[in-house]
Amino acid sequence: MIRLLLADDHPVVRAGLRAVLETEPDLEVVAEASSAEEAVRLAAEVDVVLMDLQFGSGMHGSEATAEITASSDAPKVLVLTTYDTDGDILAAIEAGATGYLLKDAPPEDLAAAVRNAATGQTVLAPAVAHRLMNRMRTPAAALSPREIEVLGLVADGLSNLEISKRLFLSQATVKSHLVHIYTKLGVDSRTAAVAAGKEQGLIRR
Amino acid sequence: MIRLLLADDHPVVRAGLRAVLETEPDLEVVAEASSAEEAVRLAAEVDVVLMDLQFGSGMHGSEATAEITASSDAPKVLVLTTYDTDGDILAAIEAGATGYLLKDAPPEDLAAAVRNAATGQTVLAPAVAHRLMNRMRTPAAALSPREIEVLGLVADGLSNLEISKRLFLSQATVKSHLVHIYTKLGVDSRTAAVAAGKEQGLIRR
DNA sequence: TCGCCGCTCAACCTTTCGATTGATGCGGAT
DNA sequence: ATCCGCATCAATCGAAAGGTTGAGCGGCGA
Repeated sequence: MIRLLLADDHPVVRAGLRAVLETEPDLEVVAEASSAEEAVRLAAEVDVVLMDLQFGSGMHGSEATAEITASSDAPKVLVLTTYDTDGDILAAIEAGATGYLLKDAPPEDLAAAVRNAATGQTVLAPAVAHRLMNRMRTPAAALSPREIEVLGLVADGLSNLEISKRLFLSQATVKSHLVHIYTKLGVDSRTAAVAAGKEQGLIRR
Repeated sequence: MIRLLLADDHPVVRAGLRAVLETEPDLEVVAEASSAEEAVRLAAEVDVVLMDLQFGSGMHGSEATAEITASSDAPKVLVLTTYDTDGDILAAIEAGATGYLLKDAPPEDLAAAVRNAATGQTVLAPAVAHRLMNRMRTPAAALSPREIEVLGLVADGLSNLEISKRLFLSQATVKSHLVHIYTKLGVDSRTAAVAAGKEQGLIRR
């Protein structure tokens, strides 16, 4: 019998997962959490955690995943979310998630994924696997710390002049950083850079 | 007996709604739709449609809502989504939705909302009602639908030229919208407008 | 009916941004 | 010891964005 914890801030989603998974004789939902903090507390009791990423407030799902997988003899964490953006996927994998599924997955796949995860097998939704392949093929746009700092200020709406003052630089240096950012991200404007940076999880979302 | 149609592209969510609503003796889920187009086809058969806004591909939930409410003797449409951004809310209301709920709503509220909607009463989630009140109270940050649309494209990193092509406008019109957006938001650049727009929930974060 | 507001467009001007070229110093990797 | 990436700065030029003024049209409410 595989014991499950459902971590999602939407009661409707928890009810749906429960309905879908409890038709399986070898799966048992033994706990539900409506926040990431609660999920961390309850994780020790189960074999597999179904973890959402976005909670209304408080801890993020990937943080909770990292805390759960940090302990020895930790349960497997299966991330189950709506989005398949690069940033989310990478954060979840780095946090030690065993798998990454999307909520539009058919119920059959869900049960199968839980069983695979319980044995430690990595399980990825097709769309997620596709993204990861793309990322391998296209070397990640690794911005330097300074460049990320500049991009963050751009995302806050600051002009080059304002950024230069904030960071005690000349405008020339700010522009220089921006040129590098644009080439690395494959864009040609500050707004596009912000959009791309968010997409790839380079700046806070 | 109130007959319901569940329109959501996530099987898990549909299962959850079914589980939650079928415990109520006076509610009956008679159909499910996994796309907006399907929802439009099936809408005639029911009293209330529970409509998601984001579908994986194809028609948007607000478009489907508009089509459904256009016919005489139309069922009530209750929008049930994850987001409470001004853009989504305005679009849904203009499309003729009877109510706007968020998926993190407790199950009890859900059943009550459906009953109210069936009698034609407007039902709003507290967070949504709050946003609408703010809009009334602070006309400063009340962007028009068109302006929100433009701001959304700016946030995606498009240039004025690209936006003009996308919306079949001249660049002059796009600039005109942007000037209005800047004054309403109290900023003076596109990136700052995007930051402010996100801050105030005018566009999806 | 009149006026307001949203949406559309034009012309003009100023400022900012983006692109290019080139240079310096520092620190880690080879 | 040398090379390369990172961070810093300068000068220049064309392109894009921002600001202003003005104007026409359609809908909606007073």
